[in-house]
Amino acid sequence: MPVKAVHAKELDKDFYSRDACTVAAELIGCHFTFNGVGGIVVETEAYRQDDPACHAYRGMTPRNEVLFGPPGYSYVYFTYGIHNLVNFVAEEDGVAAAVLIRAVEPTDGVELMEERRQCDRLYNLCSGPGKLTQALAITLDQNGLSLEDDGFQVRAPDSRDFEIVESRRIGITQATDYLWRYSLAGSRFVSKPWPS
DNA sequence: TCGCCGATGTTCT
DNA sequence: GAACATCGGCGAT
Repeated sequence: MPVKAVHAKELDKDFYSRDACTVAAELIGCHFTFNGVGGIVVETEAYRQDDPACHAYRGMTPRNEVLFGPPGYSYVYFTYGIHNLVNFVAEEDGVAAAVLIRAVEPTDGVELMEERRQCDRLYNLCSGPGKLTQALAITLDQNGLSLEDDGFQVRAPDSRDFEIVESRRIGITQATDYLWRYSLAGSRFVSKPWPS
């Protein structure tokens, strides 16, 4: 009988039960797939409840209630009338927080991603939060699902022999001076280059 | 290569 | 009624 594969390095609830900035930084280099499609996380942003740019800042609403639940779940929301964006819920000492997944280096299911994105340039498949959800087929249906199941798989990198760059978050109008954007140094798969 | 701008719909004031 | 954690196309450098 086939048994569900167990990956020793699959990230668990303890990983997400820490400060959002720590979780966001350590997600760089991780292997992230949904239904077998995805790749290496190369860009993330942290959002915390006490941060004016965070959806949890103004309290719980029907849309953001997942943010106030347990860590290790997906928070997906729809924005600009077009795009779904995916976050990983984090939490430390009862403070709601999330990590926005902004870019992935495609490694798994590349043909499927090319088809969904109508594009055959590898660097343009997942280089942005809206592109990423389109390539991985993540929609509002995936809001509130466990990152340890439900088609999601997040594994730690084999080694951490790489550098992480901090910079200002993108596309927000509040708290723009926080250096809460994290990216893999030198990666050509990020949404935007970072300042020198 | 850069910057502006329209698309498109949900949420919150 | 405004804002919005975006994207792709267009025109100007």
